[in-house]
Amino acid sequence: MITIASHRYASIADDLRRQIAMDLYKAGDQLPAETELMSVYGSSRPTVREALAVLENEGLVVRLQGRGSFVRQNTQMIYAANALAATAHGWTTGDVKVSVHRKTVKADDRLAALLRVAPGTSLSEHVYLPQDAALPCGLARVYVPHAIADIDTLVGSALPLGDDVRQRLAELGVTVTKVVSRASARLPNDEEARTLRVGTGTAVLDVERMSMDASGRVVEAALLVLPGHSSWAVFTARSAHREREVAG
Amino acid sequence: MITIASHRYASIADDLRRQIAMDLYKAGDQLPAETELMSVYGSSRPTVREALAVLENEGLVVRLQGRGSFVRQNTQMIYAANALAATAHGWTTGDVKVSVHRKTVKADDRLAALLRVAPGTSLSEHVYLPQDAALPCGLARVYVPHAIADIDTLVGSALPLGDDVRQRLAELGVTVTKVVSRASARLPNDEEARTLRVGTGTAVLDVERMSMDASGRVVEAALLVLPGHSSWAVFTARSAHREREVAG
DNA sequence: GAGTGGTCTAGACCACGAG
DNA sequence: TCGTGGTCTAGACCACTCA
Repeated sequence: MITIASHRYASIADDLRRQIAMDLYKAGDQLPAETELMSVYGSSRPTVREALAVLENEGLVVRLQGRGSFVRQNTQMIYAANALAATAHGWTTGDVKVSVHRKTVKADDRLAALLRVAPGTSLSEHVYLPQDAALPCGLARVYVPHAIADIDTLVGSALPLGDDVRQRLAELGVTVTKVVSRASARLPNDEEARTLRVGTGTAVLDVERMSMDASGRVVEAALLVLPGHSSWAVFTARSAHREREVAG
Repeated sequence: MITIASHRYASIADDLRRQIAMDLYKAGDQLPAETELMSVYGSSRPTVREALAVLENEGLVVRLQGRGSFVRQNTQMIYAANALAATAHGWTTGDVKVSVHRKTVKADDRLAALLRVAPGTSLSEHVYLPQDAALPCGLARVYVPHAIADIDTLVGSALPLGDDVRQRLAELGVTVTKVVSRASARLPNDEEARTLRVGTGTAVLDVERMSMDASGRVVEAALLVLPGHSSWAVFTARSAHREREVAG
């Protein structure tokens, strides 16, 4: 993790990182204000801010407008798997609080492609937001066409990334037999950055998920946004000996 | 995609994005220099640079030191799947040129955990680098313990993300039956940014892969780094009806 | 050498949160 | 009201690329 700091901001980041690692600043502690760091390191504010941005991207620091910069409470990884039992991997679902908002929306182009329906089709949308200010957290939007089922709100059993919707589907007799997930990396938009409490320059993991039943219909789709510094999306594949189909 | 530009840099980015979308600047064209954009938009250089950074993160623009900013040639998505036949998904492997470098390394802590071997264990490392300056590209490092097999270099049949190593393993009688992949999002280090030809503020997809045989041994592991704006990692899961194990 | 992007300085004003 | 981080300005010097 030790790198040669060829830039001013990198050496400041290295020094702050070292101090955090040595517990000079503990989890939850407030770091000195940017103006103070300017005088401490003899650098200008953009340089100090760039150093803090590095630490924020690593998940070591949270910056809150009007309040200050703080050492991050919890650097634990969270998991989202594409298995049907997504949350079984490493989450303790009991103590993760999310809020669920349900409404009916019309499919835009992206959702239409994902769900393989015509644009404008009626969908039920469940939005899962981190409720507790404590980390870790993720943002989930889960869609089910009205033609498949009419999912009611499930506040009591809400799971952090919306897996209760698929549980409810199973109870309604809709069986998911195949799940295709796509993961990519990008920067969050302003709304996502606010919701996830990360900076706009922090990488997030963007996951699109499609759940299909035996007939090939897409019965559920989800858009997940997870903070990159505290999230791994875990996938498991078991093989049917298909290696040779890409040979020479 | 149209957003209300509440910030100066965002409105500049919106305007440039619109011009690119209207083909006023075509793929490969050089954008005006930052100093010229300053006078065009009446903004300072940091603001103009922030606008260009937004477009770079979207994969619309490439910035090259000493040369200029250019409209990106190819915005096509590339795919990396955790299926054994990873490249069968969407790549035309024939026209993607990579260079392969092979050497023997000792397992560091990260590799030791990934391969489930003791730190210091001898591994063969294959590094796959984008050879052609054309996009898209990815960075792959593939590891096989010497105790599993002695993989030779396979320049002729090199696949962009190192899947030829697993093909070679199969030919040597080592059969992969299970693949576990972890994907996360982060910013690249300086070396990765250079290799992938992306800015240091551009999100990259970080994939760790473990391949196991029937006995549970990890026979291969890979570290992949893909530019977020042009990469989706695709995963498929077929279900065995395990939904209820996470029910409240 | 000319032109480009990469980094840095030294300020300014604004938006937000808390007392 | 005050301190905080968020944004922006107007410069400066350096590293790199190419003619």
